[in-house]
Amino acid sequence: MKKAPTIRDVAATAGVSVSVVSRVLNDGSGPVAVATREKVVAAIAELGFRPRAAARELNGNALTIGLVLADLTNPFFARLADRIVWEARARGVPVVLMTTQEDSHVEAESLVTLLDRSVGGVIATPTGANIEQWVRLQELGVDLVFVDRSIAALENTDVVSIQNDESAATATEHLLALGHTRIALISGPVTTSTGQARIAGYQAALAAAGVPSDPELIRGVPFRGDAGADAVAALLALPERPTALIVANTAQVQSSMRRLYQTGIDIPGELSVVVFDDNPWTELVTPPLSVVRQPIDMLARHSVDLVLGRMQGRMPVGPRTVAVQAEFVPRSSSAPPGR
Amino acid sequence: MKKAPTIRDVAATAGVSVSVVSRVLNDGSGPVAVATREKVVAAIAELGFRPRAAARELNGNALTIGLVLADLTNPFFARLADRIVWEARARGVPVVLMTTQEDSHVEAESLVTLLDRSVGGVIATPTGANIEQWVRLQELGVDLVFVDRSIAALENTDVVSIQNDESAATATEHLLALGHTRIALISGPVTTSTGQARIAGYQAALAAAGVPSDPELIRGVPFRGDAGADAVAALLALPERPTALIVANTAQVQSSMRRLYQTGIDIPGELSVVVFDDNPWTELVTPPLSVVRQPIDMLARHSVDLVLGRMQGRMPVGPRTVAVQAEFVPRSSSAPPGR
DNA sequence: TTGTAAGCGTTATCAT
DNA sequence: ATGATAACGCTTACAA
Repeated sequence: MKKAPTIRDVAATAGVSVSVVSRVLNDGSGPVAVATREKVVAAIAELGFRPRAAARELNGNALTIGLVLADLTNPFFARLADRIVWEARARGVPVVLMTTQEDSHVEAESLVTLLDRSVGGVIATPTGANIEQWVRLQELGVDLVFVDRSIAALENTDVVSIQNDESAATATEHLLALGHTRIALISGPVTTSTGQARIAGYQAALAAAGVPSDPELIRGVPFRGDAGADAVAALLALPERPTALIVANTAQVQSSMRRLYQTGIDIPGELSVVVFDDNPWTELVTPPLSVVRQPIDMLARHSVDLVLGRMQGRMPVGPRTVAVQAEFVPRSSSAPPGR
Repeated sequence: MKKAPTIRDVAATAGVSVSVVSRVLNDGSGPVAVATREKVVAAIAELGFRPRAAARELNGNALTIGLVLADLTNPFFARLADRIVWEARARGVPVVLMTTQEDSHVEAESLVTLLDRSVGGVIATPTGANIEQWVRLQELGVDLVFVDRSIAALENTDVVSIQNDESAATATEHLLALGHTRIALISGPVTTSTGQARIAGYQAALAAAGVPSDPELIRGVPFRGDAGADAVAALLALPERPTALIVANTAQVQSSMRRLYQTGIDIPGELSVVVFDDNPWTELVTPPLSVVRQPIDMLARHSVDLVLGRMQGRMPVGPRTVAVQAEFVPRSSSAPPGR
């Protein structure tokens, strides 16, 4: 069990003081003669020295990102995590991952852990609760960026997401254009920002087309459990069945689709389907699903850029809101109604 | 930007010294009178004190787990990450996540970051390279557990995985029992532990049934890229086509299946298919796929137990190898040959 | 049983 | 331009 070289070892072999080494480490934190810098750099390379993050954090120099995601079981979040970790790594920043399972208590615990870890910034998909704790985190100097969702009460927080209303509108317009008028929508709970925005976009599209919006066709279901399947069942049991369905709750598309297949309903013959987010398998099922593809890599890039920008100081004050455009990908699961 | 209470604040409000507080914090590290302990506990609660991980790590008391996974885009790893993070959280341990994208250079970088972070233990799915760096990590006192895969050269490392040979054998026997004799196998590279073991199990099953093993039917393909699709194409182009296929490379089952569907081949009419790992969508496609289901929660639990056990001292010396049993789930994609 | 004080590796403040 | 030296928050001998 050897021990790693410290900044003092570097200073010694370079024949300088630790302060100088520290300065070359954090470029720009002080003046260093060119010749000296070279000696130090050489010493660092020779010893294979790496500054220890723990020691830095102790001085309030945390350069670690906390990532608080809902659920890695949802391919959308899994890919988001993949890209965020990737982007962070490209910038030499480690990521501490936490999962909430959409449970506010678990989320609360995670927030506490985040504080223990003295991370410098956090990227999160908030459950919607724990508002006080989020605020406390910010008060403690942790930079916070919400991704995918947001919390209305926390208006001073950066947000990165897709243009939820517009995306939902696009999907709706697509179905309207095909001739559908009874279009059902399964989305996240109305208490969530994504749920609200997607429902709003859907209704706006209907309104613009002069099609009345039937409340019965709108189902804001929770992210966890089999809520999607239940919603599907309920919609199909309606006296006046919808001829088209938009599943705008990524966590519920598998559940919804499974139920749809179980009922043996003909897609798109009896029911046209459009789902949110382009998981690899949406292409593998029969028929391949029309999807709203979220640019996950963009979400990741912007989130990381934002937190890091805040953490490293230079970023104009005031909250930033980044809304990237989603892409509608028509495939075979949507067609004109009535066969 | 307030500041969190320190151990000294606790000591003050409890009317004791910091060492006492430290002792109650790390239970068992020294004697504390019952009455005193209560006072301290009360003070901790009152101030909402939480020890800072960074300060602890500086003393070599790291209680953070590093998780090095291949690729969160692979549902198998995503779910593994989900469970590992979950198990760790249940024990109050944070997880630093890194991704290798199956690239040994990226992996090397991650190992370096892991050192910077002074994590106490690491759970990893190694690419197979960077042997020296893994050793160095261990020499530095970091406890290491490989999950899913292993590296033969690192025989002193704990390993948690499924019984790969047996699982492959089971899948093969299933197909043999259905009457297949030309059974193809797409697995990981023969340089990987999982690739080797699964091929071995497959061959053992064939041998036991007195069926000759045709090398042409065995395809050890890389985890990245479209290797699965290519392998499928090659197998179907064979003069004497296989009547059954086992895809034992979780990273390549999507790619393989997509190609299979594109060719319009009849499953299981013309080709029976069994794939490794039970992703949610394997049930959604037509026909639902027969799968080898890996007990991901078990893998996660054991990995976390192992690292933590090592980290916290009490664990018998000598490397541990945990091989949990996988479950074969027959569905409609496998049937007798020839229709 | 409890307290004192010396680290742990880095950054930051002052002097030089 | 460089160098001491005091933090940072906690653990841990070593004393009392």
